[in-house]
Amino acid sequence: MPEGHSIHRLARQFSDVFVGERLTVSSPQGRFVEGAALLDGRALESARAHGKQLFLGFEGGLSLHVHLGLYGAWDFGGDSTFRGASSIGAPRRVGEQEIADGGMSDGGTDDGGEAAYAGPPPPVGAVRVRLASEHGWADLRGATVCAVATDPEVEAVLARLGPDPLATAQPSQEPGEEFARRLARRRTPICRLLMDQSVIAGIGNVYRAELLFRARLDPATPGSSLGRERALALWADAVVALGQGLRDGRIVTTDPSFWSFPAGELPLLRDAHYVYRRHGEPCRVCTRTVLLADEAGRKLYWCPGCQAL
DNA sequence: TTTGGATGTAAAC
DNA sequence: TTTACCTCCAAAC
Repeated sequence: MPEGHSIHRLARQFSDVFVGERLTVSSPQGRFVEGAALLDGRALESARAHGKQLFLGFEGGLSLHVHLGLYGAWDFGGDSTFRGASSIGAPRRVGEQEIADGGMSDGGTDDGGEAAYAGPPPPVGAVRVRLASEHGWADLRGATVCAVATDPEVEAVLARLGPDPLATAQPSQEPGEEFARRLARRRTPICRLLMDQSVIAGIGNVYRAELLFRARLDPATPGSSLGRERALALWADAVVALGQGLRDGRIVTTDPSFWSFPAGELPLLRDAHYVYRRHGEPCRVCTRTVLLADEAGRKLYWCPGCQAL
């Protein structure tokens, strides 16, 4: 699954390419026919993300609310003027980058620049929603939530979410302070609180493990025992880490000094993480064996040497 | 060809 | 705490 950085990339992509355009909305798969009909023919006015939730705001006060869940993804393409043909969402391989190419993608004809755009290609697989503008298209498949929402319904979703490290337009210090307050109230282990979207929105299993390692925090540490300083530091690191993911389209949490690859390039897959999916291997820092445990149904990775209480 | 995960969540027990 | 959702891909038969 796409963690918060992917959803913010999606919001940016929709803003860049589709906001201001009148869209045709359909459901080739057939599971969203009624919702698609409500939105079909309206202009897209906004695209915003909070945590892992995506809201596409159409004229007339209706939004398309999407949560990709574990395996949802959006694919984009269009004619030669379309920017940002790509695939953003559930990666098929660990560490996969979310950009295919920067320009033309197969839109029907392929005999050079003079060919007229024939519209989106026939849908491949189970396309829940297809959005199409004059020059491009976006396909959604596999989402856990795909619904038409009114403004009050959008507000209700936002109201149950904690602060988002990638949210812009928030007062600089306040979101971190809010995160610290939410941690302070709970004796639940920090490894569980980081995955709780009402405590902090946008963290998933990769960032959870990696942020805990970077903070050298024992995953079992109760939220209430972190204290304000460590909570604010954890928030600040989340802002940095997710910010890099937003920029790169890939989760890379290791310091470049750990990359066995020329400077200036993103690291090889195996160099991108400290502990995520590295159980049984030696810790990059202390050489102790990285451990794996089942934590509330999700896999938790940590180093017992670096992350001691 | 079948199986089993995967960067997730909510509903059912 | 477990199951169901729902899609694709890679690894195991």
